[in-house]
Amino acid sequence: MAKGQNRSEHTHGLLFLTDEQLRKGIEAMFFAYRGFTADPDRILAEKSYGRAHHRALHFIQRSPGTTVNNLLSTLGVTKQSLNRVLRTLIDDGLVLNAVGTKDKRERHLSLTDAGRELEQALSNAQRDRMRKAYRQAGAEAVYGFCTVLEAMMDPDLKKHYDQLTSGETV
Amino acid sequence: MAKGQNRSEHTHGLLFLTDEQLRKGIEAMFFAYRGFTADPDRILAEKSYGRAHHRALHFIQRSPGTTVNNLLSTLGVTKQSLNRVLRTLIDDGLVLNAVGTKDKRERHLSLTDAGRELEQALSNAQRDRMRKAYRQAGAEAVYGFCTVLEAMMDPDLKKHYDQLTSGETV
DNA sequence: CTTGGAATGTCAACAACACTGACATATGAT
DNA sequence: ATCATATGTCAGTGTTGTTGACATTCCAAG
Repeated sequence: MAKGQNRSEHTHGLLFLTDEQLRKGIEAMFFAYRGFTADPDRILAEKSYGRAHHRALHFIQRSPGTTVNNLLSTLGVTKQSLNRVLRTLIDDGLVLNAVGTKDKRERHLSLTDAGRELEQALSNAQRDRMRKAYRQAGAEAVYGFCTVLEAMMDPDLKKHYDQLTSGETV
Repeated sequence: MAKGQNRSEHTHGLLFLTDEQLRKGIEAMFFAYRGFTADPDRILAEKSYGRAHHRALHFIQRSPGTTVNNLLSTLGVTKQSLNRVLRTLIDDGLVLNAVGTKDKRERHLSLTDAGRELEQALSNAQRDRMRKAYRQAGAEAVYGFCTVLEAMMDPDLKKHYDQLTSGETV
């Protein structure tokens, strides 16, 4: 009960947040997330990779030269779990593992050409669906979409998100 | 990002969407979904249940008396996978399994009082976060949020979604 | 220089949750 | 009687997560 938005503000017809409205959003998240992952999943299945591989490729592409620790906290998994995935990607020649120049304990991760190629294929598939959804929904809806999603994140995760989205203009 | 800043325009009647905007949405989905499941996950972990149990409880609560087959296609898993979850919920006295009156092959699923109680606890946790996000984002954003999510669903899944959201007003 | 801690890698065991395939049972429909 | 449907179950497998333990390498503080 923060601002006076509960009763009498008729901004856009959403006055109360009924359980039904909230439940609808919950179910929308559930069904949409399935669609969200469906296209990359098909590509991954062909190469006998999984979603974990996709996530690793995505965030390495996004922050080339990132360390294992950084990737770890972005993905929110244990190092053992990440290492298993990273191991296969390195062995398959999709990811490069370079010892740090400054701190030689650190390993800096980046994609090989083959890695970039797969990441692109996965990204394109996912972006295609996202693009269609965006166009179908319209610009205003897209803005609201991102706003709600951002408000839904845990603060710790949001830091990673903000870091990524701000870094891209640098 | 304010509305005026993004480059969403109507060029040739279509929204112009940069890869960065799309990538941002993809990452928002990833991070937000983690937040989305975080609160129920904590409750489930205490009772040594998993997300699959939550999903089953949710959709049984949503459509009391639903059949196994219907639940199967809503959840999009195999009957073996669902049965494992359903078995524990029935054995633990959270779900009722009633032989159909009309067609005795069917089993109609519903929640017991204990099942309703747990489902409520999970739902409340999830709705609390959703409510905060909604209020923080505003009514207009919520509308856009749902619109984009719906456009992101696979048509088959969207049928289940529509069926659920329409049924509640009847 | 030694020691402590941080970053990383690896091994082993385990659990949740999905899958496939095969088979059984009861029931409804033709 | 036969066939299809709805459900349940057993067995095996794979991905992805977890803990715990331990080794290695290296930076930094004493």
